[in-house]
Amino acid sequence: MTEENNTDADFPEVRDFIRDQIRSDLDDGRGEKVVTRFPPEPNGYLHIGHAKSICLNFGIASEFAGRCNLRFDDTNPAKEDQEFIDAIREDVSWLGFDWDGDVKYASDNFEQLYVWAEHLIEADKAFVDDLTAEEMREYRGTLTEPGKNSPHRDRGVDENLDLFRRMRAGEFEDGARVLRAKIDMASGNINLRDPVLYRIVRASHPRTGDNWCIYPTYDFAHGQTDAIEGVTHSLCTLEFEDHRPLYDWLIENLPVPSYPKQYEYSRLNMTYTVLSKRRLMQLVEEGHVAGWDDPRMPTISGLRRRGVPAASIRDFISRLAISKSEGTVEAAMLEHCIREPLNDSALRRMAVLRPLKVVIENYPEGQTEDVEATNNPRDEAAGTRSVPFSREIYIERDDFMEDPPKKFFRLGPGREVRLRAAYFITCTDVIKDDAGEVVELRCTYDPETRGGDAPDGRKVKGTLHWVSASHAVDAEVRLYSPLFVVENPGATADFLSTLNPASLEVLKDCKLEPELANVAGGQVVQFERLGYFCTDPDGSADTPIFNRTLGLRDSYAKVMAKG
RNA sequence: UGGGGCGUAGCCAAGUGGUAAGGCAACGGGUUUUGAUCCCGUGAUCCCUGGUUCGAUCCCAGGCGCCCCAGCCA
Repeated sequence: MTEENNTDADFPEVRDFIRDQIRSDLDDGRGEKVVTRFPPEPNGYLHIGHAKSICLNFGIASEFAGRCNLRFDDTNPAKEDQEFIDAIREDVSWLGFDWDGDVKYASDNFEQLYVWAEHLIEADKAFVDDLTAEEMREYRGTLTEPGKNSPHRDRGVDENLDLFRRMRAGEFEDGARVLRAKIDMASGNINLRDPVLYRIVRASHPRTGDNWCIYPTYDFAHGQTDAIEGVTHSLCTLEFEDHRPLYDWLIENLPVPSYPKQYEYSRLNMTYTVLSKRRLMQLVEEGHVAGWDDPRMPTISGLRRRGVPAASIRDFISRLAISKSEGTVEAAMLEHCIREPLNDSALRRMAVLRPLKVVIENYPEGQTEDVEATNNPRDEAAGTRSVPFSREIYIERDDFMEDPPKKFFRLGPGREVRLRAAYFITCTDVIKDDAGEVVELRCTYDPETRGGDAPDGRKVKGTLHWVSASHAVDAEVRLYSPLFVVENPGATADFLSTLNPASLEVLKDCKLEPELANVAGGQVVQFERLGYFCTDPDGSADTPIFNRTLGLRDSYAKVMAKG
């Protein structure tokens, strides 16, 4: 963030085991400045789980007056793409963070990493192996049995150097040889059983093109790149905990310019979605969603398109706390963080999603009047607006029941309700089509109730939203529900079988109050009684398309569910 | 008898020797021209069993449960 550092008592310091560690490092005089980095691999779009890492790394840099790099971990050209680099940059910026200086890439250091690889060979701490992938797996042993040394492990330094240089020169086929660290094939930690440092991959790299045919592995690139960038605290998720001894081994055995330390915390899991790039990729590639930015996706771009404010994501992450215990956060937590700022800021508007025509029989034909409606009851400064009212209006089909139960506060035959900011109306007649479906309501209004209050003090239980038929703007509205029907789809053998078939509902015949024709892209408004909505780029000036960001809390639905 | 982690309310968690913060959810109640918002209220023998101690969620020992690692992915 570009905000001031939180030295003020108004900003209680954030506490977790990583920040505590940093404080103690700073107190011990181990480095005077904190440097972190957010290191995505450009092989997919960022999702809400990455937001945790982004907020952590950039947040810490800001809190401790340090700096944070955006660094692409682009060491595997077979999977990476410029599209992802561009999307990731945009998402980090949109979330509200500024990286230090230029965007960094692990590939910026390919030459230096190569030199260090030779350094390791010269120190007899790395060797070129000719084993095939399958053979290597056999030699590696198992979780409970030690591995065996490769037959090529004792090649001389000169031969290794020669072979490695020829690997770089492109003399060998992909996969024919690798460079391995010489550590301990009997280690209980499999990452220390002579891990691969370089492999031959002939794939065009988004940054370095075809300059290289050998690429460093994550393990060889990450820590050393941290060291080059002066990263002091290299924060990553728990699955890398086992790699830390290797991370440290490389730092100790190479003439690196600084000594970064790795710390691990638990990754974010959330209910009713998946947060693995592999699965998200599958959803996109197999067409289960419309793309990485489909509003049902837990991606940053999907959330953005759905209308979720960046501040909501930051707030959500800030409520999570950093720990080492793995858990799954309920989606309701995120939803709360979405509603909170929107409730304060979103302008109230009226939109009828499933229209039912209402004719107000005692209202003069051809007459139109403007009623004044509050833009935001939470913010008087938001003012009011005029909404046209006339003899024929639309109300929500759900707001009428021919034979309503006792707890139904809305319209029914003979019942009186309030039309928000307008008048009380009473249903006098129900018109049906041949199939018996209600197609129109006949009502009367009480002219004395203009504005929504009765001079005689009588009360109504229900207030309905409405739109004047002749003034209505036609629109498409897309309602989104969770993508999956089970809390933890990732735990299912075939997670696709748990996809929610009703995750997207498209309503084409929606009626909006005229003011809704002027909603700017990126602006979120509240459709009263329904939820928060924003325009979708698929829409046009003629027929806007609105995405439902999130529904309002609905305690009536709970009452109904209970019966 | 592989290695590395984690176990505090439905969920996320703070506390780490003095007798259990906070948020989300849920459930009551009040206000209300959004059944929204807002306001008030309600929840824990801290995985188990021993031990040390005046006293243990916190220390020690032994269990149990869950997660990660056998890619030339990150």
